[in-house]
Amino acid sequence: MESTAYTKRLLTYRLSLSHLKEVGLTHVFSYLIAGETGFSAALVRKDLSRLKVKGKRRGGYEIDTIMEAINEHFGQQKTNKVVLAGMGNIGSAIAQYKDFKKRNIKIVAAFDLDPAKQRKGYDIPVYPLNKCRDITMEHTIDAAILAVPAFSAQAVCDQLIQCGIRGIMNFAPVNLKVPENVYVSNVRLSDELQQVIYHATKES
Amino acid sequence: MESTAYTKRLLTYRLSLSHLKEVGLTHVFSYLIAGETGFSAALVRKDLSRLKVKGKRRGGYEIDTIMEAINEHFGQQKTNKVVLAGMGNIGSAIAQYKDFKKRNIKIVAAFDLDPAKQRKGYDIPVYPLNKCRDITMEHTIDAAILAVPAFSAQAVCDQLIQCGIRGIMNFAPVNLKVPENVYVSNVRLSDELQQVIYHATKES
DNA sequence: ATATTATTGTGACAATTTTCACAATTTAAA
DNA sequence: TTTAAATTGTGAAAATTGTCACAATAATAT
Repeated sequence: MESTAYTKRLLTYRLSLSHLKEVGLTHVFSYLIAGETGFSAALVRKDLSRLKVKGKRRGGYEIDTIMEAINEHFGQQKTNKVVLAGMGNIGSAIAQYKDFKKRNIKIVAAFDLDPAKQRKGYDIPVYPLNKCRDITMEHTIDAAILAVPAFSAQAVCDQLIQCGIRGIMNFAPVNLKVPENVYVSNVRLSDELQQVIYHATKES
Repeated sequence: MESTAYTKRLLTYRLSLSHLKEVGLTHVFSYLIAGETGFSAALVRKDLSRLKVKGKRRGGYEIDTIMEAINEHFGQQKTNKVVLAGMGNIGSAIAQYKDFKKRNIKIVAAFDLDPAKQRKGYDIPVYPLNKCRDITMEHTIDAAILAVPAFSAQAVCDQLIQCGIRGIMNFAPVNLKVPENVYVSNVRLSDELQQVIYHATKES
C-alpha cells in the first residue's frame, strides 16, 4: 500500500512547479517548493529523494526533471479516458471543465437517464446508462465520475463496476460500497465546506 | 492544532449514521460504522471516545447521541453564511447545489465580474466583486467559495481576505498564498481524478 | 587556489496515528 | 440465578509520518 499523502503532495508540487516554470524558472530549491506549497523543505527533499530525483548540492533541482518524474509516477504517457455518470448541476459543470485536458484526461461519454439531457449541446455525447457496457467495450475506460443524486448513487456505481470500471470519483454524499479492487475518491462538497467553516470560525 | 483526519472521519461517520437512521436503526455498534465507512472498529471507538460519546457495553451507541455530538463539535447551532466568488461552470453548479442547506450552510451572495452574470436567474444575488465589503459588513460571513479562473484566483482571494474572510474553499488549480490565520481547503478536481486513475490502473 | 557559503541527502529522532488485545461490563440464554 | 456471549473503552505496542541536524558537496567569492 502506498501513502496517498505522498501522492497528493506530488500533485501539489507539480502544480507549483508549473507555475514557477511559467514565471521563468528552470531550477528550484527545496525551500522554494516548500514556500509555495506549505510543506516543509525537509519533507520536499524526502519526497524528491523517494521519487528518485537528484538535485545538485547548492544548485537545486531541475524543474523539468521533477515534473517528468511526477508524470511518470502517474503513468501519463497516453490519454486517460473516463466516463461521466449524471448530467445534473455538477455533472454539467464537470463536462465543461477545461482543466482535465491539460492532464491528458478525456471524458469520452456521459450518461443520464433523462432523455432531455441526452445529446444536448456539449461536445461530450450523452447516453442512457444502459449504453455503458458498449462504451466500455469500445474504449479502455480508466475511471468514472459519479455525479448522480444520492438516492441512485449506489445503483449506478454498481453498474459502472459491472462494466469493468475500477476507479470512481464520487460526488454523491453517500458512502459507496464497492469491492476491494475498486478505488473510490469521495468529493464531499458539503463536508469540505463545513470543515472550512469549522477551521475558520474556531478561535485560533 | 487538531488533526483534520479525525474531523474528516467525523463527517464521514455522520453521513453513514444519517443513512443508517433513515433505514430505521436507533443504535449502532462500532463495527457497523466501521463496515459502512471503511475505518476500523477500534478507530471508530477511539474517535467516539475522543468525542466523549459513551456507548453501552454490549448495547452499542445511540445514533442520535453521536450525531448530536458531531454537530456540536462543528458548532452547528446557527446557520453558517458563506459567499461564492465566480459564477462560471463550477460556481453556477455550486450555486444550485442543494445539499448545503441540509448542513445549515447558506450562500448569501455571489460575485462575478461579468455584468451579464450579475443577478441572473438564481435565487442567490450576484454582484460585482467590489460589493464584497458591503456584504461582509452586513452579514457575518464564515467562509468563501472561490470558483474563479486560475489567473485571477490569487487576486480575488486577497480581496476576500481583505474583507475579513478567514476560510476559503478553493476550486482554482493554484496554490494560494494566504496569511497564517486563513484556512484554505483546495478542491483539485483534476488532481483528484488523476489519483483515481492512478489507483485504478496500477496493478494491484 | 583556497575559503566560504548554500544546499542536498539522509540517518536518527520525535510525534502522531492506528492497531492490538484484553479487562470491564452489559445483555441474553440456560 | 448462573453462565455464556457480545461489545465497549483504553492502555500499550506497532506503524507511519514528519522533523531535525549535520556531513557531503557544489558553487561562488576572495
